[in-house]
Amino acid sequence: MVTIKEIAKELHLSTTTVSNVIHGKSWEVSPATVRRVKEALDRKGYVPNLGARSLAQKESKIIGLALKAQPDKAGNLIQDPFISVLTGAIEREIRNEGYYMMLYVSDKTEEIVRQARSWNVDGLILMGMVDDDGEWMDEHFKRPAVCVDNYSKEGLRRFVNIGLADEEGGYQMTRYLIGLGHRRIAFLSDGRYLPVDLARFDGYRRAIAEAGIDFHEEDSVVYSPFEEEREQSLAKICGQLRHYTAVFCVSDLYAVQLMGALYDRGIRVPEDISVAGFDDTLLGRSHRPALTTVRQDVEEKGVLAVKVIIGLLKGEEPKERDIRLPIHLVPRGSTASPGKKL
Amino acid sequence: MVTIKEIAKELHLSTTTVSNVIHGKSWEVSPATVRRVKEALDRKGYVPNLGARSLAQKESKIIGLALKAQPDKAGNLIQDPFISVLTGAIEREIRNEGYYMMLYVSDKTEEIVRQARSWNVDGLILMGMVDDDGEWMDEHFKRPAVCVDNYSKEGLRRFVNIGLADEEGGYQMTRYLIGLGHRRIAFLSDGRYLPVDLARFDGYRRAIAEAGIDFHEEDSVVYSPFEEEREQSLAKICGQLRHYTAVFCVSDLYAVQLMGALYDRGIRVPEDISVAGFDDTLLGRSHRPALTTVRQDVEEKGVLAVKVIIGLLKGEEPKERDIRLPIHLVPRGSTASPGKKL
DNA sequence: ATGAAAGCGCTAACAA
DNA sequence: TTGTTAGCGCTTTCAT
Repeated sequence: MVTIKEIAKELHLSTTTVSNVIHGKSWEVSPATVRRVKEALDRKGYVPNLGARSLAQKESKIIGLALKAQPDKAGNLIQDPFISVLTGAIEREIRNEGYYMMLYVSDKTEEIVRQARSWNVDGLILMGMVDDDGEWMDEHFKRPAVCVDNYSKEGLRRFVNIGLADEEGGYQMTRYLIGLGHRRIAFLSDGRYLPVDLARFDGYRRAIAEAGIDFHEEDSVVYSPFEEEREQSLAKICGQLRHYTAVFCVSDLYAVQLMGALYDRGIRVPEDISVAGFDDTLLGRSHRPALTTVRQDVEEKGVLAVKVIIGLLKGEEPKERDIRLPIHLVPRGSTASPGKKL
Repeated sequence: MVTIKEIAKELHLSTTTVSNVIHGKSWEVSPATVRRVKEALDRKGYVPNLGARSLAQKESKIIGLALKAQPDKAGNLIQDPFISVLTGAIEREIRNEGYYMMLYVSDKTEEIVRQARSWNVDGLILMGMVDDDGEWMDEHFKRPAVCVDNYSKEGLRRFVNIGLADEEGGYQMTRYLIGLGHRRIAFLSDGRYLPVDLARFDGYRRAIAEAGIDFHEEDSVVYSPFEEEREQSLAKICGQLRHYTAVFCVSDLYAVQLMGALYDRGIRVPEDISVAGFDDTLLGRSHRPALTTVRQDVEEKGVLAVKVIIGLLKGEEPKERDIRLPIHLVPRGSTASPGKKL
């Protein structure tokens, strides 16, 4: 690999001059020299050594994307369509901004911070952070960071958050179902009580309360999405749902899996029961009947996350510290008035 | 950020000694010193500067994952479930091996090589490479690399390839459909003629030829998966398929989108037409009727890719240069005997 | 068992 | 306009 020094020697110039040309500080260098240097750079196929550069300056041009997995959810996090679309969008934007992206997936906050510091990353985009992580992050990572979908009240406060109007989404969907004539509406989630899910649940609670519908503990049905327990869990849920005319699932993924189970048992959607999801992923759009859901613009979330972190790197103060992207109700075929049941 | 030098100064030691402790060369250092150093490292929260290390040594501990996009397919590549599952698996394995992963997505080979060299990556995992990229890669990237799903005959030869028995998959699925009693079987693909798709097509051709079925150009139907043309394309295809009792789609994604279109037109699967896919993604498993497909173990592909590249980095010679993982036929509800049509 | 010193490739302050 | 030099944090060779 050819270095600046070699180029300089060949041209009988100093490394400074070569470096200046590389960095386009052409006013410091005579046009003739610029041309000569550029030619040599090109001919020799010079490629900067970014490790060295990041050592010499105090920035690395790396932005880390850290996906904090839940310890239980051991598997392949990125296969979640939400995560993968977000990752793709973030990667693209980071590249467009002239930065490099390093991807970490870990269930240990310390690990994440450690690697980020090791590579001297300029900034960090964080997903899946929860309360306890906040303080550790705050103390040990002193550079800009933005969170995605963070609800923690504690330490993470220092970081800008890019979130979603989750509560509002839960509320609107539930209102929509009520508008359709449903009174017995179940809420399906896994047992992990992630803040995002809780917010959606809150919206659901608000809507039914507003409609004068009583909430009973058993209206919240819990689903075990993990391979081993999935089938059994679905069987149980299909039973529980006999008392309901609609079910609002915390994610499209769960909604689609539920619809599969209902189909397999001859329970018709939406005739026997209406099913609604959240996120608007390909999964729900591809299913038939297509899934009624709450749409969020994941691409936009990614774009915004990068935009904010780049802003922070440039020293701009963010206008908002807790950004909430809007949601949109998307009615499709999986929901209908309960009347049809007869 | 605390450095080795600072630790050394505090302990009245040389940087050499501290470095030796960090690298576990305890035989060079007295037990007492080892203890003192470790304590200080810990107390100060020392984190190595990997940029500096990679400058001093000739390795970076970074493995690049480069996804070469097709110039047409501008969008978010990683949202393809195949890509995202693979990415996730690769990331996990790279991390487990004590390496770091840098992700590039680009439609320009030069870009990819440039960045890889800039960061001094120890090795590269390449996806989506095609013939023309081979030579450029070969000339300009002199380190170990492995390709995933590469079929090019030219330059990329130097690199180990992790592929799939695509032809065999196409063959087995088609045989299966023939076994069910189908004689009029269409093959659906997009117009891009990727090598992987062509191999699957070859398998299809082999199977029908073997069964004495004539192939006509129009049996190969082409689908435009891009947003703008999708609906129109599906409408046309649904018409074309009237003459067939089965359709074998080159991917689960396309199969599921097709099934949606068929459903919307009241054409029943599998009663009116059998539909088969390839890949076995969540999409096909979640659909109803569930999609009959050719399963490939994407996780395994990722694991293997990392295993091979790590082997190469250790100087091992790979036993095989063109590894082909096996496929498995997964019959599900979307296919049936054509008799049912009556 | 420990240390001094050079050098990896680059940038930047300062001189000329 | 160009060059000299020091230094970023770390590893490594060679002394001691």
